[in-house]
Amino acid sequence: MTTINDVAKLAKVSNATVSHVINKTRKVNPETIEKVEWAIRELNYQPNAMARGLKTGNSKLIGVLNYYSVDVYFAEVLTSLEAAAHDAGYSVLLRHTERDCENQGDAISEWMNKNIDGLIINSPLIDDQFHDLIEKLNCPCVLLHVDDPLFKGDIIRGNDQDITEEAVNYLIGLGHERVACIAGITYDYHTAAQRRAGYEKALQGANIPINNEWFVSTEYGVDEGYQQCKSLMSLTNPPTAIFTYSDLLAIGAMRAVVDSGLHIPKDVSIIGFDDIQLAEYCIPRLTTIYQDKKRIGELAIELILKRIENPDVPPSQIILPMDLVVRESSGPLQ
Amino acid sequence: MTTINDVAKLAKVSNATVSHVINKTRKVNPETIEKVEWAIRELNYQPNAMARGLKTGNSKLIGVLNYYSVDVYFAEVLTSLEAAAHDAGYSVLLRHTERDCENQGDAISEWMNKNIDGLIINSPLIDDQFHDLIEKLNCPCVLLHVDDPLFKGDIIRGNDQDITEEAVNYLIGLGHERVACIAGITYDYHTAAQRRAGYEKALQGANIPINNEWFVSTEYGVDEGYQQCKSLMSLTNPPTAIFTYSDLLAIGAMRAVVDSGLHIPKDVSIIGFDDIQLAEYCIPRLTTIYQDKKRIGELAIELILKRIENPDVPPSQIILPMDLVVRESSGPLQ
DNA sequence: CTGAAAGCGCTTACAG
DNA sequence: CTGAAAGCGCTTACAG
Repeated sequence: MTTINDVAKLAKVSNATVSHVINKTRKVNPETIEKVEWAIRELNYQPNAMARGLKTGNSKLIGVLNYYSVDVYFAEVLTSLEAAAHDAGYSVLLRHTERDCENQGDAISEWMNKNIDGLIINSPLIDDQFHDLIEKLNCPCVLLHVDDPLFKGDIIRGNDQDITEEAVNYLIGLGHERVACIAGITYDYHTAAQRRAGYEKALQGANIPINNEWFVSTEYGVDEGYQQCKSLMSLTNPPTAIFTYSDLLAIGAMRAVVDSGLHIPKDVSIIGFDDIQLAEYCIPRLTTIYQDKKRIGELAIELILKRIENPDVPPSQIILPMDLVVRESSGPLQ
Repeated sequence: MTTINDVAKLAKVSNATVSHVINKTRKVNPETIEKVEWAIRELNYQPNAMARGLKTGNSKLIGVLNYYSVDVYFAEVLTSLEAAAHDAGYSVLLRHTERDCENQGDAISEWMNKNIDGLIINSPLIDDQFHDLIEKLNCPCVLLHVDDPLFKGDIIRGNDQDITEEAVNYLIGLGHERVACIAGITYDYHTAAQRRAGYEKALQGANIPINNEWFVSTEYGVDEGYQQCKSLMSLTNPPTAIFTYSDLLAIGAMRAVVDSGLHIPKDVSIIGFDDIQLAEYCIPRLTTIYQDKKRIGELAIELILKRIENPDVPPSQIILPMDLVVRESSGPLQ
């Protein structure tokens, strides 16, 4: 391995000068710069990130925690996030918690001694232990889709209540009165909790009594959507429309409707959440809620960088707009 | 930040002893061990990974490159890979190349000065520059789904030719003679290249002449599958069955068949590749090729660890079995 | 404009 | 069984 000292020797300068040339951290004679740059090329020198990190205290590592790997929704967030991180000179450490609190704790602890410079979390697993860990971790942290009053970092989320109300109102406008909801498990603080409020508000606004049989809660996943919808379809009084908390839940639900011998949207309307790429190609095409995944990824890095620069910036909550995208899986009551 | 010296001071021993207690790297008096462990707990001490890394030369970081983020196939590989890495004390750095050679090179260079201990690559982007980079990187490297004679590390792949031949034979057995293929872009060495051979071998074996109009090549993605299938359907002599190189391509293709006013599998049979979780929930359920994604992730880490331990182990090629999973998207010619 | 030297927090021969 | 000390490869006051 070639070190900064090899470069210094070859360029006949001190390693301090080499360091300053590389980091542009003080004025250096143009000729000296040239000599150093030549030596760097000659030796194909790459600074050692661990040595630099040890000295400066910055690892140039950003940790990303994601709740559930199969949910493609986050893949699109990750893409823009990675690009933004790379542009700023950071690498990203990824861990899927796979719905497991312990995995999440393990990952944060592991990253703590890796001295990560920032942490981005897309996971509803927020408990007391979590707050402790984040406190100890003591680095900029961005939470996605969460509205936690105890959290001292930055938050990016949407107005889940309003958009859900809008979506359910849209169903009611189509003539549906038997509107069910397949909810993802709703943890404290997670904005998914707001969706229930939006769902109920829409029904109440239309003077439709709330039927608890029609509100079911489950993990986010295709199979879970399938199972829950199967149960809904076998009720003596099944719903004619279903609002779900994710596109995966919706895709599973669509499959269950078809397996029950019914048609979408003639017999049952279905709405998803997130607008993953596949939504447009489903059969039938899925009506869903659009989220700006690219923007979420960019913003997350932006917020981390801002807080690295100035840790005392007051915490910000950024609320991103969402949109109801009407496709083929929803239609008038027949 | 609390350091090893703080612990040593509190436990009234040398930092060498603390280090040895932590790493179990020499015999220490049980009472001393207890004192040290007490001090560690007391101060809530975590060893600094960068300092350790600088000294030992091991970063405990494994880089993972993935070609295309939206392809859920890899999410399942990643999950088991992350768990295995974590169990062995490693963290994973992830970068999606998003089909871009430059991104791939950037990531490898970035990780080079991070001193990654291993690299796992799921990407067909293999050129001369790639071989140079890997050479320079000089750490254990595992390639997925590639069969590159120039590569000196370990390879995990399937027998893509045989399984493709089997799948196409299955279509022929159903009475199809007009069998098309929507191929993912086929890079040198990538096992996708073997699929073409399998496709052609099956046709030749049944004395079906090969029609070049029916073999189209495109990027791996839903939209690409859609576009290519649309074109196939508008040929004067359209195929009655389509073998595709990924489930995403197949899902796009199914959508295109339906949009052309045709039915699956009555008018057109479709086969995917990978068996992503969604395949079972598609409408109709997708016939596809199963790959053991969990095993791939575990094996990749296993191979890296083995090579870290002994870099001189001769390169291994592991060939994992695959299976044709027949569901609803394929059926007899009508 | 440049260099000598201390030090970041560990590990690991070396010595006893 | 334990400790004193060197050193991993950088950065950064300090001095000139």
